[in-house]
Amino acid sequence: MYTVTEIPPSLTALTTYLLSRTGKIARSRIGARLAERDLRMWHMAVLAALADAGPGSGRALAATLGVDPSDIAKILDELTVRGWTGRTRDPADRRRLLAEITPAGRLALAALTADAEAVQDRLLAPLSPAERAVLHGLLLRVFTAADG
Amino acid sequence: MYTVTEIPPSLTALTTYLLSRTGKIARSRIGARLAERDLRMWHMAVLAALADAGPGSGRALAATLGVDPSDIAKILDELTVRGWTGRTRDPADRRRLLAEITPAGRLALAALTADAEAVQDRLLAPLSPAERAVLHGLLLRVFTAADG
DNA sequence: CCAAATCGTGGGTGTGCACCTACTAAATTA
DNA sequence: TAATTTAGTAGGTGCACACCCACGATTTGG
Repeated sequence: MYTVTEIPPSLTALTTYLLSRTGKIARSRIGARLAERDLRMWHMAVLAALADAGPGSGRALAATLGVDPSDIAKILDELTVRGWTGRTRDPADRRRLLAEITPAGRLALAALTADAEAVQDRLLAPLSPAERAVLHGLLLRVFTAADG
Repeated sequence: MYTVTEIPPSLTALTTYLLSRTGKIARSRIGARLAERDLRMWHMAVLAALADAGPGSGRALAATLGVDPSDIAKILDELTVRGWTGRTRDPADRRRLLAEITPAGRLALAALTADAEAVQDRLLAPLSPAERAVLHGLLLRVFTAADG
């Protein structure tokens, strides 16, 4: 737990430090919500990727999300057990399994997104809506530029 | 490694997600720098705490930083071996060991801070100085309010 | 002055994460 | 058709992190 009492100013003066700490808080809170449903971050990421970009092979998913292919396989397993994703052989290349999200999967993703937004509302409570938008925009630029 | 190619918009739409991911990137980059010196995040945090708030007992440090006391002991061990901290029995209560930062420790802390600032410059490169200040201010407010 | 609480510390545990290897099935190349 | 390459997957490793317990030394409260 992060019952932080009083942080050394030398550290809070570093944006990188704030980023790292606040990010960890965000991660742990969302993680806790997901854990209540016996899920982890990647389950949500995979669902989102399939919902946004349509069906794709495990290898493609792995490349997109920057995860090891063998780990994607495990995630897809667990999602398929829940009926949230399905796998069909690609008729063009029968080595490939095309993973796709099911209607139930979309429902689940919506629920997870709602969870994340609830966490977000609490975490960003000190900021006005306009400030939240600014924060979002800045983070988006930093994040998208931070590849490699 | 985080060779992220293309992130699902459903995820980047969540500020919490951006926070979590960007934070992780920041953490991993600073972590890599520290690892080059065979250190971890907490070494720097402890040095900063001692530099900012003056000598303190292990228990107090643990409470301040939100870390388990026994872990603080290990960190202080490693810092003391390097000559960056010293431990003296508190004459008032001889159970307590007052840890304090040495001049060499302050030098080391300065070097680590410079490292962190270098990482920060690269990470925040897409933002103007004014935008960086805004980001810092917003994060600081979110972070300080996010206790518990 | 004895019992209870407190401090530092050594050692160990569980968990999540990133990563790697080996193997099978299928396709591609020669 | 034989040899090579690629996809998916099972299983396992190493590591960092948070957490927890037990103990000796010391102080404090009754």
